[in-house]
Amino acid sequence: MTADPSGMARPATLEDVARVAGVSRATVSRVVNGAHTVDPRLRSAVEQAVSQTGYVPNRAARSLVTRRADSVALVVSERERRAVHDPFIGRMFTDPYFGRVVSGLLEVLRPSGVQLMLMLADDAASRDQLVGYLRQGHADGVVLISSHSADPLPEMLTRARLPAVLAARPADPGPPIAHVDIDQHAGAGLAADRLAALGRTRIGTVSGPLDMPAGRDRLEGFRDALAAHGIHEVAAVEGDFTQAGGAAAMRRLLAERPDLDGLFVASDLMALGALPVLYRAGKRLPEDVAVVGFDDSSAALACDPPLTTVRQPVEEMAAEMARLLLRQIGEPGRTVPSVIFRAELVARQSA
Amino acid sequence: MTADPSGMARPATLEDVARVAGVSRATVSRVVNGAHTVDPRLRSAVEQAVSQTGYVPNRAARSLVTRRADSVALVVSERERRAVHDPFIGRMFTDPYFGRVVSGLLEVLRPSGVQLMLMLADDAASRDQLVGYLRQGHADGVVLISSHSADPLPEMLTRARLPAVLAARPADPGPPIAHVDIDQHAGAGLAADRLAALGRTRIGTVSGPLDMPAGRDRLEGFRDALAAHGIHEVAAVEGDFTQAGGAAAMRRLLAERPDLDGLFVASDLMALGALPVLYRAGKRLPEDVAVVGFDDSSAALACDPPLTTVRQPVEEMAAEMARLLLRQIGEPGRTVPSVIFRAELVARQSA
DNA sequence: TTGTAAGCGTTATCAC
DNA sequence: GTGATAACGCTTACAA
Repeated sequence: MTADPSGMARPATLEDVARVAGVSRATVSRVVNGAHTVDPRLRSAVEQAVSQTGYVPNRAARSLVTRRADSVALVVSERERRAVHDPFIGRMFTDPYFGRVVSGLLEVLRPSGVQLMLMLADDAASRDQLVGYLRQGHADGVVLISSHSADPLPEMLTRARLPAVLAARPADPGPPIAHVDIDQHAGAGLAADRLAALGRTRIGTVSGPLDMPAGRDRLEGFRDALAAHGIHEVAAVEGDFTQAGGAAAMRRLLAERPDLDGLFVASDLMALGALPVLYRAGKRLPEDVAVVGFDDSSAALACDPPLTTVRQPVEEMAAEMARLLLRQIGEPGRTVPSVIFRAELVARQSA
Repeated sequence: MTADPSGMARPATLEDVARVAGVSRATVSRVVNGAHTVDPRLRSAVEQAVSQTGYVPNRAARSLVTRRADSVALVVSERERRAVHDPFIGRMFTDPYFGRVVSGLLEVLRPSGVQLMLMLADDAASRDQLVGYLRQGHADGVVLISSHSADPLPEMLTRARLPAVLAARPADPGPPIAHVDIDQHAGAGLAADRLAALGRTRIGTVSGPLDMPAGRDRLEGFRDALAAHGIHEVAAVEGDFTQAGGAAAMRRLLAERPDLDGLFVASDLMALGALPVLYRAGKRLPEDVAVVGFDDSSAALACDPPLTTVRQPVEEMAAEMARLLLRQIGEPGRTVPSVIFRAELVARQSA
C-alpha cells in the first residue's frame, strides 16, 4: 500500500514481490501458500516485501491453475416465479430462515478463506446455466436450499459429481446426497407431547406443504405421537410456510374445528399469521387454545404471547453444512455422511 | 454434454470447440462474445459445436485477461461482534431488510450475468482483507450495507477508487459516494401528519440509533413535521432497529409518558417488539394509542392490528443500486448520481 | 532449499 | 473476416 502515488496503480504481482524481496516468484508463492520448505530468513524477507507492496494473490490466476475457486455457492431453488403476484424474485430470501443459514455458513467459511456466492435457480434455463458454471469450477461446491421436493437440482448436481450439501432431507426417491436436517418426525412429536401434557384433546394443525419432506414429516410425526397419547383424531389443513398462508390456513381450520383447544403450527412464521385469526375468533392464548410452533425463529418471539415452539438450530446446522461441504471438496470421491440434529422444545407462554 | 462417457471429463475448452467446428480459437471466442464480425455460416457451425460440447466459458481465464470478475460483492458491515451475546455473526442477516435487498439486487444482476458474492466486514482485519480482494479485481464493485455511521469502509472504498454504492445516505462528513435512499426526513413527516390528522397530541416516538443517518433523519423529520402542526413536545427514546430493542425502548417510553396517544416507531421490526408492551400496559390500538411504523416490511403485517407504516420500497431501491453500480463499473471514472426515492404512507389499522 | 520454465483458458493485437 | 501469437498472474514439476 506504500508506493502508490499514482492512485490507481496496477496491484502488485508475485513478480513485484519477488523483485523487492530479491528472490524468485516460486519462493514468494511458497511463502504465500505457507509451504514449510522455505528458509526462515528468506521467508521473513518475503513477508516484509508482501506487506510493503500490499500484495494480495490474484484469485483468477490462482483458480486457473489450481482449478479451484475457493468459493462455494449458496443456491436457492424455487418454483418458477408467478409473473403477476411476485414482482420480485426469491420469496425464500425474506424468510428468516434464509438469513440464519447465511449467518451459519459464513461462520465456518470465513475463517477458511472461502467466499460465498449467492445464486437463484427458478427455471430449467437457470438450472442448466448454474450447473454449467459449477462444472467450470466457478465454485467448488454447493449448499442447496430447495423449496420443493420435485426439484431436479439435487439429481443434476449428483450426476455432475459436484460436491453438494442439502439443507434438508432430499425427496424420498432421490439421489444419495449429503444433507443436514433435524429429526422432523421426533420434533413434531415434542409438540404433540406438550399439547397432550396440557390435557388438550381437540387438536388441530396447520401443516407445511405436503410436497416437501419437512411438511410431510412434521405432520406424520405429530400424528404418530398424538396417537401414542390415545388421540387419533386431528384436524389438519395445509399451509405453505408463509405468514399469509398461515393466516389463510388458520381460517379454514377454525371453520372445520371451531372448538379446538390444542394447535400445532408447523412453522413460527405461519403461527405469526395464524394467531391474529385466533384472536379475532375470540380465543385467548393459552387458556382457550394452546399453540406450539416450529423453528424457534425470530417470529416465535414476535408472537404475543411468545410462542412455545420446537427449536431447529438453523445456524448450527448451516455451519455443519459448510463443514461437510469443505470436507467433501477437500477429499473428492469420498462421500460424507449426513447429519441429523435433535429437535428440542422451547417452552414459552403460548402452550 | 453429449460426449461425456467418462462422467468426470475435463470441461470443454475453447480449443475443443474450435476443433469440432473446424475453426480457430479466436473465432469461437468471437462468437461466444457476440462479435458482429463473423461469417454467419461459421457462426452457426460454432454455435452447434458449443452446444454439442456443452462448452461454458471459464471465468477464471476470462477474468485473468479482462481484469473483470463479472461479479459484485454485497458487503454487510457491522460493528465488531460481541463475543458473548451473539454466538453467530451477522445480526443484519436476520433483518427482513437484508432479504429484500438481496432480492432486488438479483433482479437486476441475474439478467446481466453478474454474480453476487456475500461478504461480511466486522473488524479492521476483515475490512483490510476485503479491500485487498476487491482491489485485486475479485469483484468489480460493491454494494455496501453499513450498520453504523462511524464505518470507515466508505472512505476506504473511495480511496481505493472501487466502484461502490451505499444502501443509505453516508454519514455527514463522509466521502462523496453514490447511494440510494429514501427521503427519510419527509417519510417520517408522513407519520407525523397521520398522527396529527387523527387528533393525537400526546406524542411519543421510538427512534432508531442516533449514530445512524437513518435514525437521526427520521427523528428530525418527525419532529419538524409535528412542529408544523403546532406540536412541540414529543417524548423520544432511542431504539436499535431490533425487535427486542423496540420492546425495551417502549417500556422506557411508557414509563416516561404513560398517557401517550400517538406513537411513531422508526422501524416495523421495533414496532413488532413494542406492541406487546403497549398491550400489557392495557392500551388498545388504535383507540388508545395510534401507532405508525416505518419500512413496510413483512413485520408490519405481522403486527396485530396490521401496522400503518411508511413504505420504503427496498426491493426497487436495491435494484436501482445494482443499476447504478453496473453503470459505474461500465464507465470507470464517471461518477454516478445518487438516487433518492419518495416515501409513502401505507394506511392500515394501527393508526 | 531455491530457481527455471511450462502451462492453466481466455482475450486482444496483429498480420493475412 | 479469420487465424496465429502474445500476454494475464499464478502453481508446480523438475533441475540445480
